[in-house]
Amino acid sequence: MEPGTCNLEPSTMNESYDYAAIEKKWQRNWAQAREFEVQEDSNRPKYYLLEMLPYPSGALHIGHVRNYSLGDSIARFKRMQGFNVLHSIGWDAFGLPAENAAIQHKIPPERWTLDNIETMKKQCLRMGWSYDWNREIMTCLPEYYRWNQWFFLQMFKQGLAYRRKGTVNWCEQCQTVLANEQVENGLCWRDKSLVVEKELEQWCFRITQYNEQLLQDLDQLEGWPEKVKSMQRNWIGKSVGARVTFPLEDDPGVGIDIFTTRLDTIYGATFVVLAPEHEWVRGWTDDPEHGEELSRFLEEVRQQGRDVRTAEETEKKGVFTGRYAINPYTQERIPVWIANFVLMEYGTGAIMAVPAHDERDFAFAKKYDLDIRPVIQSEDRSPSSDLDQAFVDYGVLVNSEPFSGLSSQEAQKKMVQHAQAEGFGEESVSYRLRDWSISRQRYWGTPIPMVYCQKCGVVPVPEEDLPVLLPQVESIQLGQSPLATIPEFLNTSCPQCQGEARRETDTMDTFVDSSWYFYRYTDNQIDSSPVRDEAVRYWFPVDMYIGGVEHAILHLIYMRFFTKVMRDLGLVGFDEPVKGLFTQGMVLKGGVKMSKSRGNVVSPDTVVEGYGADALRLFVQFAAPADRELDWSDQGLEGCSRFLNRLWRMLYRLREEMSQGDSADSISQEELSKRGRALRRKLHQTIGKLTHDLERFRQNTAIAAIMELLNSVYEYVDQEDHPQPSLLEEVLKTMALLLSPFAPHFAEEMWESLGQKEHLTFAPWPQFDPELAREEGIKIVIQVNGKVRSRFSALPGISKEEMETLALEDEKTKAFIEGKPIRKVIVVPQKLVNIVV
RNA sequence: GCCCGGGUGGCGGAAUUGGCAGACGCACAGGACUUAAAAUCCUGUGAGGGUUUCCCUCGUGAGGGUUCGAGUCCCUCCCCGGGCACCA
Repeated sequence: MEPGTCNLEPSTMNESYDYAAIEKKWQRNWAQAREFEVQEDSNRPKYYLLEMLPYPSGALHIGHVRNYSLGDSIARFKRMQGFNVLHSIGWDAFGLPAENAAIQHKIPPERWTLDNIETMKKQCLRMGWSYDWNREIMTCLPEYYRWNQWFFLQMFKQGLAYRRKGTVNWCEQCQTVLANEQVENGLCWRDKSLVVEKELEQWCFRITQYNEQLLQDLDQLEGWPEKVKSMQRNWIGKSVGARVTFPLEDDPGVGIDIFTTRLDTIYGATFVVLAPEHEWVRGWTDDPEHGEELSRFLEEVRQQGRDVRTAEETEKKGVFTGRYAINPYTQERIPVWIANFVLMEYGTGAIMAVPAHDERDFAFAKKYDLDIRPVIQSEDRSPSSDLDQAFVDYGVLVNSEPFSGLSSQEAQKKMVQHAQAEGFGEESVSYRLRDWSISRQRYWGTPIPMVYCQKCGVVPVPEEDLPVLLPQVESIQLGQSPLATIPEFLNTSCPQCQGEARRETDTMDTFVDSSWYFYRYTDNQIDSSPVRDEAVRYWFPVDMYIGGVEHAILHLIYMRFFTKVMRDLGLVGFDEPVKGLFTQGMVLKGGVKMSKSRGNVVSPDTVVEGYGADALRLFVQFAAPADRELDWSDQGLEGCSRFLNRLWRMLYRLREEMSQGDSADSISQEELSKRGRALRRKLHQTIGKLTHDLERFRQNTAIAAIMELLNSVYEYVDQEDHPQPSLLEEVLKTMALLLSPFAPHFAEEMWESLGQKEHLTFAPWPQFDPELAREEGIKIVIQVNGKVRSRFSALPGISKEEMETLALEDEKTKAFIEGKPIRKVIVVPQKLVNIVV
């Protein structure tokens, strides 16, 4: 049997549209014909369409349905346009909910996960999404996660994976560490519970080594929404400034390094502030005069906790350390303070305070009665501020010999040069981005392939011993690092000395899994390397990636980082993996997010049972622009279902006439009536609109255009005395093609009922003919003083002169220009005449 | 505070480059079919008004501007959503 031609049940048209039977039939046909399976084929242009892989939480929700339906319409459209389309799916299968389920229901996380995947896969099949299921991946399988471990080892070798002891974000609810990206306003991104600080030893990926590239390469991403790029720029948070050393007065050998973006204000620096965690502060607490107060303050700050401390409302507090530093520009002696608003992890953990030109410094100086000295005047030389607020803009320097009179910008350059020449400072760049902490004190994740040996220390597991298998468990206990309780896992021998050793018991952040899964879709079998070179070469870059904007600074930055690491490992030959990105809007119900706790969740299963997958697919794409929020509406869904039924009725009504029609040749323009030509025109306008709309993710207007076309068919059939069967056949066949990206089951059935043998999947997308789409008579609008007063019809190609003459002769128009002098006549060719009186 | 979006009928939303505002769908109303209802088909549906097959006035968050002409461009402001934020 030829592929693409097997029909299990030939179409026998019923009066009513039996979506359940039809959808089932075509899902089976597609599976048997293996239609969506693809191979690399250098003779055909490829298109890699990717959607963010789902977490197998138990069931698909409407958000998934929207995401994957939008993607599927593009995949099917591109296939029909002749592209070799890679469209796969997988499961982000590691993660905490599986462990929570294990704790609650006493089922092994693996079984819970695999069961969920099975359920959700069935749901995917029922939606009719065109995936190549051979390429499916599950990140919890050793075939997959061994490569996470392999990447870890490569990164360890390169110094990109390292162990760090430090303050971490700890989520009590999850009993694990979170990366900075995973903390939102002090709350855990997953369960919104409060994140606390904890001192722990953690494995980190040195993403900061790539901060400049991650920033620069955003400019390559022309197909990404500006919003996402600006979010990433914000997150990376580059600021260019200078590092300057302020020597200590009583210990000139040492100096306090500060970072500033406003070197031009340094003549106004009246004190220096250190972060409470600054390395020198500890040594100063035994100072007889200030030590006690210092210690008390350090304790206070420590108790405040990071997120209280970094909240803007928090009062700025500090204490004097008793020390003085020397401003290297003025040689002036200024006091050294510590304060809660200076953070150790940004810049150098120390600042110069310029109260006259910085709001925080100003407030602080007022509170503790410190000097405020203006050194910047606004450009227009208006008298500088009267000291009730800081002047933070750029301006002209004053009181800054020898730099006085320079603009802020000029001064910054000259002052850096000066510092460099004198050896007390240099240009410096700070980033907000922190390294990615990937250790998770959880069970259901990729084991980190490291071993601790008493003799040899921290030793990597040799590559040939991968994967380090995650041991099977029956259930999980809360409140401990689960792997540490499994002796068979924990105890091992040292790869170097064969002596007694124990394994690392933390697992990897699941964002590691999703950082490179889309490479594995191009070859999920290869077991000698994470990726196969030729496959990556053929399929990459991803042409279009569709997902939610909530991953803008999580997954979407990690994945870019991973690609750069892979490039430097020689695995891939490009900087950026994803050419086009589309972020779809959320699905709401009654204006709020769907959630179990609100009880406003719509189940895709229920909808599919009641209306069919095609109606659901249509609704989620029709009801709102793809990038905006979509408010669920039962009535809107009904409307889409009605449209399919209406189309079906027309097909049924015409089925007899159509089979009599001479389908060999399409009827010529000359043989058609005026109404017939109008219908064909509408058809071609629709083809043009759909082609255009699908390229630009305008599924909503594309579907509206098909609805309009159907309305035109109804109009034609009702009004024409002798409707042309061959024209109707032409229109309906084309309509099946146009509909197939959105409602593929319906379209296939329609196509078959019109006598077609081949499946629609690879049927060529209809050709747009601008000649046929052009209006026969064009309507010219007549305006008087910019207001529409009349219209007349004319033949295309009418000259400007003719238009003007006709407009001025128009009876209705005359009434408006009567007795008034004509000042000007504007003629827009083929469109409008505006008479100004 | 800074940076992105957005504000159009009763509702979701349309509107190449500045050129007929409100496509399409929902909801509503009327009609046809029916014993009746549902379903379906047809018609109407921004607001106000008039001499009511037709016509006028107003109308895209507010105010101003550019233009023959502005939902669209410019300025000022208001509101809603999102991101970043004691980041030096």
